[in-house]
Amino acid sequence: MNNHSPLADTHSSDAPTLTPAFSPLYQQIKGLILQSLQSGEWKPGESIPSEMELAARYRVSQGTVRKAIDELASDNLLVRRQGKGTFVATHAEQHVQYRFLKLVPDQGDLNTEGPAQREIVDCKRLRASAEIARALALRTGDAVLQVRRVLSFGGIPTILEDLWLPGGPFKGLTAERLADYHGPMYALFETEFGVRMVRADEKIRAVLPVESQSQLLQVPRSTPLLSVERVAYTYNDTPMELRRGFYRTDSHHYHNALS
Amino acid sequence: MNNHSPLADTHSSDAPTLTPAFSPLYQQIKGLILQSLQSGEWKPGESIPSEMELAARYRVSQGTVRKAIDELASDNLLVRRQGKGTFVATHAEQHVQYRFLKLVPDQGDLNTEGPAQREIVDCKRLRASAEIARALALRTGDAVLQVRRVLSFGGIPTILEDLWLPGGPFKGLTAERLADYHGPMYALFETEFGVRMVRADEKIRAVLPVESQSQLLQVPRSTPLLSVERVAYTYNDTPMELRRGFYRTDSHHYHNALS
DNA sequence: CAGTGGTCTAGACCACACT
DNA sequence: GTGTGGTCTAGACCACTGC
Repeated sequence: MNNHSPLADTHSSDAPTLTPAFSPLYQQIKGLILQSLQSGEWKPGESIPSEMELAARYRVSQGTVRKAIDELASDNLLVRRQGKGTFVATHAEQHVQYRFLKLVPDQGDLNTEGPAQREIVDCKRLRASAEIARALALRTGDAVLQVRRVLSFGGIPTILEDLWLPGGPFKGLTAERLADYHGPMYALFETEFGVRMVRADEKIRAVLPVESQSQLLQVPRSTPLLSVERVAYTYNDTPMELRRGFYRTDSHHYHNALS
Repeated sequence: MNNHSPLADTHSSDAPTLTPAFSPLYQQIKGLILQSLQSGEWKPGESIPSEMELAARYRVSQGTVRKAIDELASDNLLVRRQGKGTFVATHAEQHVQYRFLKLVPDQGDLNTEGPAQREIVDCKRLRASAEIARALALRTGDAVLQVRRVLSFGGIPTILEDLWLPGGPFKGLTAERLADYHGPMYALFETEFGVRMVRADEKIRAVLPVESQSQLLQVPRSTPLLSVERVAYTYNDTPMELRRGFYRTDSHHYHNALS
């Protein structure tokens, strides 16, 4: 901690740690901005105050605020637009729809292919199994919402997904609302439930479908599928969704850029 | 282009473009540093000149050099070490060995699992098919090197890989040198052939193995495998490797972090 | 035109590593 | 101590947007 920092000290004076937990000012500013994002002071799609305003508010220079915003923008939490301002990132109205969906057609791209057709197969409330509870940081038996849906491209069923959502934050979510909503599911989560998905982890395997899966995807039991298990997190690394996807990869593939 | 720029103008004066191709100073500096990396002026693992030296060399301020280096570091081309200097990134001796390998054990991590056992199954020179040539930006019939190898974890063959490398840059690569080398293959490419892989694209599918693949991986033909097709690029987006991997996912999974 | 983010500079000081 | 990268500041100016 710098002695000229205008912010509270991060370690008590009578118990100095060996690693003094030095944290640069801009990191602390980043934390404060994050708090405002979590608390909903600035909502997805809205603009946050200008750099000068934030600098005055936190009593630091514009450059320090800038570096904090830079990091939040590279984390995809904020979006800068020159001449207009800095905006809270959103899954809706964003040119990159389906930011977390990495399945792309072998030829062409998502634009040439057109939008997916969605069908909600099932949507019900139930009690979390030990496995689901662990993934969502709940307790076994807590209320969860389970959704099963099929995405089709050009009339061909391509993705079968099972989702589990914590019952509390998603109270009131029904099959109707899911079916009626046009746009990414994560956009609905933002606008209707105030839950913004920030990052996710995926575990990918190759599997053979069970009977119900082969029927819904209209493929033989012998057709290998990509199994994509995703845990999506909101602010503060809180898991808010477990999703098990089964992707047909006969005319699509999962694309990943390594760097 | 800024009028105070000490560098050459980027567009001719008699053919002004509608979008004047304004490029900030630090981007131009980034390009100059990139040139030095490509030309081999600074080799993988070595340190580059200090920020102050580079600022003097390019006649800009330290802050401008800093921003250029920041971007190159976030692209994984450079590594900053406080108090020591800035170093050219390398696939060798880097704590993240196998930076491009996303297959991880279901339990534990790469450290608990220990190193992989490698076996070179085949290594021969041949002429590029149209498909291979296209992927490597060569012409059909150009000389390429084809390698097949198996990676095992804990004695269990888990990865079968076919690689194609352009014959020119990799002249002199033999099965012996591959087998004798301990460490990541991309590290050998750096030290022996001056080829540094910078980024890669992967296309992932679920497939069933053909007979030869099922034998090498010791699984039945009915075991679905992850098919991972990778094109790896060196500086300047030049493709330098096509790799087709087949991963067993019964006790491992492909991990991907989305953000 | 005013307001926003984006770039560039110059200087001061801090944290870390080596000698 | 010296040299490195890392942080912070203050001010000037540029580029983009919308009134």
